[in-house]
Amino acid sequence: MRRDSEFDPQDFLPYLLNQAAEALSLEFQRHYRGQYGMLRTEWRVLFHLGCYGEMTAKEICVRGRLHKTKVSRAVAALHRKRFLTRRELERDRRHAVLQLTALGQRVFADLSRDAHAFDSEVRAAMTPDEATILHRCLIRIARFEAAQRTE
Amino acid sequence: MRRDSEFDPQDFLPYLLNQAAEALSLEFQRHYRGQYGMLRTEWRVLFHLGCYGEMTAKEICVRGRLHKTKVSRAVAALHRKRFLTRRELERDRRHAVLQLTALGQRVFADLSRDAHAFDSEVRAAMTPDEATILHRCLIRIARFEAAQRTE
DNA sequence: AACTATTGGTTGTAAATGTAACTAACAAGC
DNA sequence: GCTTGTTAGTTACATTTACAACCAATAGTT
Repeated sequence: MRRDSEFDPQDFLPYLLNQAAEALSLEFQRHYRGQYGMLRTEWRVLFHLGCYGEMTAKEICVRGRLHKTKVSRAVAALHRKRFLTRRELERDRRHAVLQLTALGQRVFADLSRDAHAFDSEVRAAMTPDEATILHRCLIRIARFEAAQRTE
Repeated sequence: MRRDSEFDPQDFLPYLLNQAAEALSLEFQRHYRGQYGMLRTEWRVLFHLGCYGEMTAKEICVRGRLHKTKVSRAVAALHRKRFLTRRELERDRRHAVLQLTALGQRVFADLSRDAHAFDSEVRAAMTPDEATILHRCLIRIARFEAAQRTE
């Protein structure tokens, strides 16, 4: 597996994880980028709003572990594309609730279908048990020492 | 687990994988960035040269699935830092064999130790069986449809 | 030898990202 | 009411990356 004093990049988890993540992200971005000219963070914000319904930018930051500037720019882009609307809360005008428009929902439905298919395709490369364990490990790793970055 | 028509971002593999990868990369970059002012690609190039010995930039591209411009700039940076030397082949002067200097090797040894410790720390969050399966799945995913990007 | 194609590698420029500083709205203490 | 602190979100600027064009060396073809 691994020598004692030195080791192979393939055995170094951050490295391997990165390659796997890159491979999938690059492959899937063809869908949202090619068809709708969206960037990764835009797709993620849309994904969140589509899955969970309306929420504020802050909530997206926390749920998605994304920095607020990234979310801010993605929201602005999605707004320009008429994929979402922002509605200020009267009781606290700092917050703006974001909500997909009908157009945004159609785009989400479309990409969601692609995502589902893509996910199944990847999962087909492993047994159900493997998929379960992979999922569990990734959740654990994602939670690992990641508190300070979400702002 | 997952609803039928829509699903949770947490269940979408590219997404989850990305979060896990980000968490680890951000955590580990403190080592090479903080101590040696290196960028991610620089660290990777150093890692490759340290693990496998001397090789050309092209070989690093293929092994590490990195684009040649990224490697080119990382190599230039490492050269400025006196971490490696470039030696042209006489028989084909397009190639330049890259090799760590004594300084580069010390840096590699240091970071390699950190990497090892970090890796163990992450692995401690799972059983040996889980780690094996995780590794297997990630290798498989990394290979997934990733041929066209390595140039 | 001359002509084209390919390959290893670099550079220029535009797009994307991270970091910090900023604004505006609210909350708490006095 | 005024000062101080906190929070949601934006903007400005510097750093990093992606993409395409490019150069120089070699290989292949005629």
